[in-house]
Amino acid sequence: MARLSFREQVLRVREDAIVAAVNRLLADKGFDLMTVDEVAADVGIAKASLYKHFPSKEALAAAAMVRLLQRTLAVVDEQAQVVGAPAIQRLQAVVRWALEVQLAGEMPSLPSQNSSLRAELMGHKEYLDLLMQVSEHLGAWIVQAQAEGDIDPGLPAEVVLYSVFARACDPVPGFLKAGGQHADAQIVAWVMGSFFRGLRPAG
Amino acid sequence: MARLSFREQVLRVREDAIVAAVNRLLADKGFDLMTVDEVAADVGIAKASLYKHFPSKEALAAAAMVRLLQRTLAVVDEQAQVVGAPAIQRLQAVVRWALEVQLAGEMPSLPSQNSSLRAELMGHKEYLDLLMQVSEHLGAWIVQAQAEGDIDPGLPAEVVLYSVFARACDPVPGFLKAGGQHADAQIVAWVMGSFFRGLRPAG
DNA sequence: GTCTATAGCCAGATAGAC
DNA sequence: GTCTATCTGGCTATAGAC
Repeated sequence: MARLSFREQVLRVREDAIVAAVNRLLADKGFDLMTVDEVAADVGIAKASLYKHFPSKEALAAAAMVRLLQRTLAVVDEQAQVVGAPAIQRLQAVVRWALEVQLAGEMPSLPSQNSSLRAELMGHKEYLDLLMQVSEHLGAWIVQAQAEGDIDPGLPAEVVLYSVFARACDPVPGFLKAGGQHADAQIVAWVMGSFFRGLRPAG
Repeated sequence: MARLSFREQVLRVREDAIVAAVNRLLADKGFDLMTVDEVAADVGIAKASLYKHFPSKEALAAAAMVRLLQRTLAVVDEQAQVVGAPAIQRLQAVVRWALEVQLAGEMPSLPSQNSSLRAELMGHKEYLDLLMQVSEHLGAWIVQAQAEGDIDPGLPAEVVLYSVFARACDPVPGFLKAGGQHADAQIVAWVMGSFFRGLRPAG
C-alpha cells in the first residue's frame, strides 16, 4: 500500500464520510426515498460537491454496497482463520453478524427491482468481485457443513446460499424490534435458531 | 347483499380491473417504480379517470392490499372448514398458497419504509380489519400447533406469525425461479420444508 | 473541490370541457 | 365519469464563479 499524500488522505476521509452517510440513509429509507440532497446535507457539503466524487446516485449506492461487502468479507476472513471449527459454526457467525448489523439499523437495503441500479451494480467490477469472493467462501462452508451432517445434503448448496443472503434483508427481526418487547440478543437467537434448524437433515 | 344497479355493476367491474392492474404492477415493479400513468394505460383509461375512483396513488396500493387480504382470508376460511386436520397442516396450506402466488408473479410488494404509504394503510379501516382477521386465524392455529407438538412452544406465537407473513415476501423463491433451473413445485417444497422444519421443537 | 443557482425532467395530481 | 391539457413540486444533474 503506497503512502498517500495529505491531499489524498483528506479526499479519502471525505469519501468515507459520504459512503457512511449513504449507508445510513439506505438503511433508513431505502434507495428510492433517499435523496442526494439529504446525503449532501448529512455530510455537510453542497450537492454539487458530491457529484465531484460520485457521478450519480446509483454510484453512491454501489459504493455503499461495496463497503458492506468489504465488511462482510472481513468477517468471513476472520472466521476462516478460526482453527478447528465446524463449517456450520463459521456460517452461524456470519449470519449472526449480519443480523446484528441489521438490528443496529446499518444494513443498507436496495430494491431488487430498480433497473438503473441493477445495471450500475452489474457493471461494477469491484462489487461483483467482492460478491463472488463472499459467495465462494460461504458456498464452500455450506458444502462442508453438508458433509459434516449439519446441513441437509439433499438441499442444493445454491438454495442454502440464497437463504443465507436473504437473512440480511429478513423483515422479521425488524418487526420484532419495532414491537419493543424483546432484546436484540433474544431476537437474534430466535431467528438464528429457527433458520439453522430448518437447514438440518430431516429425521 | 343488495342488488346492484347496472350502473353500479359497471363501476364495480371497472374498479376491479383497476385494482387487478395495480396488483400486477405492484408485483412486477413495486410501489415506487409503479407510475399512475402505467396503471391508467394498463386499464385503458385516462389518468384523470383513475383519480375519480381512487384519490391517490397510495389509495390504489391500499386497494390492492385489501384485495390480497381478501383472497388470503378466503384461503384461510377454506382451510378452517377442513375437518380433523392438525393445525400445522392448515398453516402449511396457507403458506403454500402464498408461495405459489408469489412464484406466479402476483404477489404485490410494498416497501416497508415508505411513510406516506404506511400512513394510508394505518388509516384504512378495511385493510386493518382484514389484517386482524387473518392474524387471529393464523395465531390460533400457531398456538394449536404448539400444543400438538408441531411447533416449538418456546417460540412466541408472535415470532411465528411474523415469520409466516414474511414468507409472502421471501426473496429466495424468486431468486431460484430466476435461475431457471428448478420447477416451481420443487422450489415450494424446499422453502416449505426448511421453514417448517425450523419451527419444530428442538431435539 | 467547493459553493450558489438553475436547468431539465418526470410523475402525481387537477381544471374544465363534454 | 371520461377525456385532453396543464399545473406543480421535487428530484437528479450541471453551469459557472471562486
